[in-house]
Amino acid sequence: MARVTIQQVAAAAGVSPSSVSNYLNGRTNRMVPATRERIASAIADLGYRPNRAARQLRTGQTQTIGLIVPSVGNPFWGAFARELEVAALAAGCNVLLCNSERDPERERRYVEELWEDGVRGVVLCTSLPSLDHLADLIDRGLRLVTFDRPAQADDPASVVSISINNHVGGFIATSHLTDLGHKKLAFVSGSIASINRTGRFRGFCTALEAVDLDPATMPMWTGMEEVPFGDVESAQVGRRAALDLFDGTQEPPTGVVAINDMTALGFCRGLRDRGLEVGVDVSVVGFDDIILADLYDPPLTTVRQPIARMAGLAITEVLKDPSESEDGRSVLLRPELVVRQSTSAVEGAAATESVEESVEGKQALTRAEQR
Amino acid sequence: MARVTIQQVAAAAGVSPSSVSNYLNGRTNRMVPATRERIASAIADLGYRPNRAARQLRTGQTQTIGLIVPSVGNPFWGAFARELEVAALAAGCNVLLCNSERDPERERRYVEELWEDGVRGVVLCTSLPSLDHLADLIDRGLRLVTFDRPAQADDPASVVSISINNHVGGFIATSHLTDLGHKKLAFVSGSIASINRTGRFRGFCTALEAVDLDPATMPMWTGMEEVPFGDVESAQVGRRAALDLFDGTQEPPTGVVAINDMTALGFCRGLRDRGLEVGVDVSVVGFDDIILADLYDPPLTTVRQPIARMAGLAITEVLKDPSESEDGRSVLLRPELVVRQSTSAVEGAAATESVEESVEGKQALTRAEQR
DNA sequence: TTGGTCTGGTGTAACGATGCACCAAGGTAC
DNA sequence: GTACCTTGGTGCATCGTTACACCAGACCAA
Repeated sequence: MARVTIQQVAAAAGVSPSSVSNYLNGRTNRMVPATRERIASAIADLGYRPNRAARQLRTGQTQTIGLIVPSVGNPFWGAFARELEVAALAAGCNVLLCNSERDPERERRYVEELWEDGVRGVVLCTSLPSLDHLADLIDRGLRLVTFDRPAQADDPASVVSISINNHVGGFIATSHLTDLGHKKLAFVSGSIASINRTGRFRGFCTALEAVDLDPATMPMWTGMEEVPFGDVESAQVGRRAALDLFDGTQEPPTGVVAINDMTALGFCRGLRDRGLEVGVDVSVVGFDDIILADLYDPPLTTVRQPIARMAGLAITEVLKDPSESEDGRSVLLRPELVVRQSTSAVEGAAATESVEESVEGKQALTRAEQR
Repeated sequence: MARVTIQQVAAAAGVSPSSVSNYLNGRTNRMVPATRERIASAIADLGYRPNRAARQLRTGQTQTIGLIVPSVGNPFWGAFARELEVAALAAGCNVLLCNSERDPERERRYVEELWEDGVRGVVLCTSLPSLDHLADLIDRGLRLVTFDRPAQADDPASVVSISINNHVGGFIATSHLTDLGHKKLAFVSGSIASINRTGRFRGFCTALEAVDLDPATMPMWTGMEEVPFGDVESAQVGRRAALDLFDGTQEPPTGVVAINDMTALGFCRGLRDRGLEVGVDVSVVGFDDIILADLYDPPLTTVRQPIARMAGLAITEVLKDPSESEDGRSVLLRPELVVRQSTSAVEGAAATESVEESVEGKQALTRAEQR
């Protein structure tokens, strides 16, 4: 109960509180080794732990990092939150968790509150095209790292973004299907009013064009605009898409690229409702590689995001002194295709050269990488 | 940037900082309405927000609640974390997220750190049979609510536990299978050195005995002791169990109760590896009702935990003044069976009376409820 | 000797909110 | 008129840490 204060440590070590403070904050260069020793052992003996509140009151800084995700209920965000906590812990920080539910208003409120609480920085997982609603806070010095949202042209200069290259991701997912001989492909997502969705969709188109297919002729599904966001709902989006695309009124796709694994799994569920077999009747590629992708029946082919690495990057960037950080730094990682059993060659198709290996494909991919 | 302080508000309202403080802390009874008004509008005009650090330094209290889960990477804990955050938000609190990875040492370190940071209380999701490693902190006044861990006889008096009745849960899961005519049942879990596991297993046994089956004659699986904990691994546990139970060396079960949904899904994956069909060749019941249970192919029959309600309870308990809270309060909620398609009647079995409806079953269930 | 520089420290005023102890003014009882 | 409440509100020390400004003493060069 009785807290040990810096004064008690100072008394025990026979120095002034200032010296203990200097020691604690690494200003140890102007200090004779013997003094350093005495302070160190006094701290150990008394079991002293600095009082965070006092420290924060003085410095205006915490060791807390704010994390805003759409919803930790979504396994992808849950996994990311865990990785971020691991990385933060290694850097001596804590993570304050906030679920935005993809509501820009909540997002704004949370960021504001975190800022007022003096967090070191905020890792914001959002897919809103604009950061205007946060512009004033960023101006006032908020350290913001966005995740899963590539930098946009008009983003404030100090914002760092960490993301996979969605264009490339969409491309390799789609090329995998065209390699397997699929010619009728659909891209399934709820709304494409988000950054990563547009990127992935562009990759989808690029891949089709690389094998002379016209995106415009592909089966389209643009339903459920009434539920533009929401994560738990993304599975419902997939399911609904499957039911609609296979309702017999149009020529259905043989291959599908889903915006994320939850949507892909929902889509698989919808296929099953229609009596179709995933990986046999229809090939499905997901996105994210959540833990359940591998567990599913059949295991889901998907595009993996290297979340552990991305979480580590997010932490180092968020803790970086603004002065030593190049402005507008945008990290774009290359995603990786994980082939499992939800995709297979279209019946009777000759094995084709991998698009990714072909000349046109390589050119298209290179162009995608550069965006 | 420039923070508005209580002094500025006081100046604007023409009162002393003390009065503003009194206003802020509800000591409004000794204050003439006009004064109250002036303070209120000064706060609004200046956009004043109290400084948390200063307040905490003075009072030693935060509005932060610590949440320790095994791992938010597990969809069940992710979903719970989200619900808890919703409930905390409604109570004006924030949630600090910690992943214990089921390591008692980390658990201890986190609780200690949270306590030192002055959190209002800690919601600890653990399944350790003992809280000894936290005893001294609890003695010193830590407000602790455990989740998913029914109260134990020798728990410190001030600890509140919120959990489902695992015995009942195990019972209804198992009875569902015996109702369907299954007579060879297995209980699958990694290690049973955790509280909820023993409870669920007891329910499994009670249900078997209620229909005159002997738990001792059931196919057993007790492998992977080397991985006693870990959440991502629980799927691996299930998968391994399926591979082992169906390796041809013993008479395999026709129905399985898994310790949780992740294990159940892993088990389904293992069945598939063995060429068996879930819900046809083998019936599987999970536990938790994570979002993926409904998405799986086939959708998983499972025992639902009412996490939203439990999260709400956890928050009210954790914020309750220790003086007005009965000691040792233990909330035991009744779980609910959700029947989907991973379970079906055993071939050729006559429809039997539901055990739960039978006299013996009712008696057994009543006994289970009372523990 | 004087002045200057370096080394190894220390004194002290904040940071912003809190809440106890106190007080002035007005009312009331006898 | 005095003693005593009550009402409405204020003064001020305090929480624990920080970091700037300062200082004493040693050392050295001219």
